[in-house]
Amino acid sequence: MPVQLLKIIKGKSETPLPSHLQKEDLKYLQEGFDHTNKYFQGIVILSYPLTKLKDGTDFFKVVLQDLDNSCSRINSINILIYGKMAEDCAKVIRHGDTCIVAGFKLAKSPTAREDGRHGCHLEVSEEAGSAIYSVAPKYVYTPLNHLKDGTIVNLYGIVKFFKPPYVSKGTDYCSVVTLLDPTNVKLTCTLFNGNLDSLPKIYKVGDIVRFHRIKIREYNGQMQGVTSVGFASLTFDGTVGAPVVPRTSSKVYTFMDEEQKTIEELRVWAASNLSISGPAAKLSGVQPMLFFDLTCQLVGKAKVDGSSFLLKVWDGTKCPYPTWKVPVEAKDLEGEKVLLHQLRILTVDILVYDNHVQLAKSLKIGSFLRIYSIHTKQASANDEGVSHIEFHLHGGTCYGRGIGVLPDSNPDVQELKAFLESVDLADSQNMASMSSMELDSTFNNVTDLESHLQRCQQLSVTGRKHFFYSCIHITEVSTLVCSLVQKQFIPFLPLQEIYRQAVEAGRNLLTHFGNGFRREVPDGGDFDFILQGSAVTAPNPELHNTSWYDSVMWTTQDQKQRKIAIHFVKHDEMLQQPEDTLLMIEGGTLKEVWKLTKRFKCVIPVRSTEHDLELLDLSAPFLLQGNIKYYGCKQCSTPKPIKNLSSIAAEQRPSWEPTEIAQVLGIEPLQYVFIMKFTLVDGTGAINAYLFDYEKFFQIPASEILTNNFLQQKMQMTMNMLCPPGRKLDDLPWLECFIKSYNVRDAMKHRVYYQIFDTTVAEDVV
DNA sequence: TTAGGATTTG
Repeated sequence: MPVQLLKIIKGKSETPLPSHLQKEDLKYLQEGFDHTNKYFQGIVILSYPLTKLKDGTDFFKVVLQDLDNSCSRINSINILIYGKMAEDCAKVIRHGDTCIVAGFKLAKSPTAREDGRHGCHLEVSEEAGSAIYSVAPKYVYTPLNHLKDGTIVNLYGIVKFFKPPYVSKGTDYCSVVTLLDPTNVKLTCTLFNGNLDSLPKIYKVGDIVRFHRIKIREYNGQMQGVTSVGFASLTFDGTVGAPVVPRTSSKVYTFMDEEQKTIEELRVWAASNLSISGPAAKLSGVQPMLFFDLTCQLVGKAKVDGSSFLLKVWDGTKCPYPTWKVPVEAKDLEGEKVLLHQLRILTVDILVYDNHVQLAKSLKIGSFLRIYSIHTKQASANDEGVSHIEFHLHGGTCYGRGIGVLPDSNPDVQELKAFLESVDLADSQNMASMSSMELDSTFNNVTDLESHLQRCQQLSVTGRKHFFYSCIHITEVSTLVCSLVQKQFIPFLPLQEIYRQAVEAGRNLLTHFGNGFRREVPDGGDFDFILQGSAVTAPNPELHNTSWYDSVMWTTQDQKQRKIAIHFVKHDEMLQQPEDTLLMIEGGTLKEVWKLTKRFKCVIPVRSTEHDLELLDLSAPFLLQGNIKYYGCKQCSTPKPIKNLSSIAAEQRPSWEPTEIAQVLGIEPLQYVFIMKFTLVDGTGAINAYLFDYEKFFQIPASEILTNNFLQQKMQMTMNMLCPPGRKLDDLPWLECFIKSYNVRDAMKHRVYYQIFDTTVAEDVV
């Protein structure tokens, strides 16, 4: 390999140079000497951009300084690199690196008189059989409490504040970043670069950065960091346990085990010593008169006037207030018209001003953005007495106000994408007709609940909101942890302080507690797969039209010629109204089954055997009613003949209750449960406590939340009420609850978990 | 050069 990156360990290169090479002193680099088997070593003090010569050959020039002759009048030499090697070197070689050049051709330097360097230069290329070893220096990182004016240093820091890159009034982009490290010293850095990509890719407070070659200056009596030649940065997610993958624009960087360890240590320190706000607000959680960061997708954009520009964005949730629509000419609106129309209920208009306009104009429709410090402004009521909420991104960069484009690989984007894909647009259209009163019903329910509860006399002395049930006594988290578990079994890393009662709503399980059986709710794909499998067997006509059901069968017109049979269960030898009817279907697709559930009371997917109809594999739902799929426990069910349904059909008024259907079919039904994780903190420690709720949580049925966008939003609002996002730990409401611990053992581990039980939540506003 | 953290007032 003509260019090698060597690591220095204790001052020596890790990979030894070929033994036939001998070091050549700068003064012996003269014409007429034999330089075969010689190498020259120097420090890179200057490098020029990679260029192309007239004939298309790549060309790269660096200047090396000979440290052994650093006091001499002439101590540096030009190195001219050609072809592929030029390209390779440009990627690897950085200011300050040690470079070893072998197999060079020596020639007179035409620029020696002007640049004051050595009278000769060295020419190298792959064709000439040259080799360059670039030895990355052993980086030393300076803690923030040891920074000195006028030095260029390498450092690590946790982002305490940042302004996403914005267009400065000069020629470059600018980004301001305030760092903190375990010495508890802050450093504000002002970074410039003409290339947006060369500035650190910081997406949120708490990210961790590594800066190389940052210049330290004193400004207003404080140390300040500024970009210097060769500045380079890596940025990492600051979350404990997240993969340690650097974000950087440079293709080559040093990153080894030692660095990985540093990042992990900083994450742990930050988790216990910094209060980092929770997840960014969603549109469903916005309030008038506040500033917030929004992660969203750009759906449309339009010019408004010289100093403002419109962005239409969505995050899949609905703003609970009427929002303003900025009037623009249809011809000025960029974006897919159909999508803009479909999403009109869920998109909001954000008007950006002044310095943000240029960046906003350049944004691509469909890209994922984080817009920092959006201002929600309540506009006064109009003639009809309806007030609305406006979204502004004012001019200036105070408080980090700005727009950042997030890459698709960003975990928040991945999460948002998955959520956006799950949004049922039909549902959102229906929501257009719902009033915000209905959306607020969660809160009304909480208020209603209060009258039914035994109220605790204890009032919060902090003046914060307080959620509680009737309390017996309060146990501090640290007492709980010490008394119930041995420390090494605490299933949780930084114990001192954690920011948020984390929520994992929507991660539902199906469960049957008889034998501890649990499984995750399958997605539609699993069901579809089973339906396709069962459709391979054609319906058996001998089983059609019995005393208790009427059958119809047809063949699809497509190439597959699929046979579909539907058996309508009769009551009193008569067919009932569709909304009271139970039917069984053979050979249907997922879509067809869903369609039937919209019109008929119950749908049971079945298949034919030689003698009887039977249920499909119990991985599929045994019954569909409305939006709800009912599943049976594979382990404990003993399916009975389908004709047992006729006993229900014979009842005076068949109710087709799922439990009754399950019973006659020998199915042990599985129950939907919420599993939610709350991180509870009381100043003495933190624990993760799980809440298992089998039916309803704040009037939200577990069985319906997966298919109902409205309920998902209601859940989000409830969670936002229990733990308002974006607040510091000290400002979060209190939650008092019963917690019990339980042990989970397997061959390798013994863990203790906590469960919230017997707790009713009420709100006390002090 | 630019900005140098510390909300606009449209």
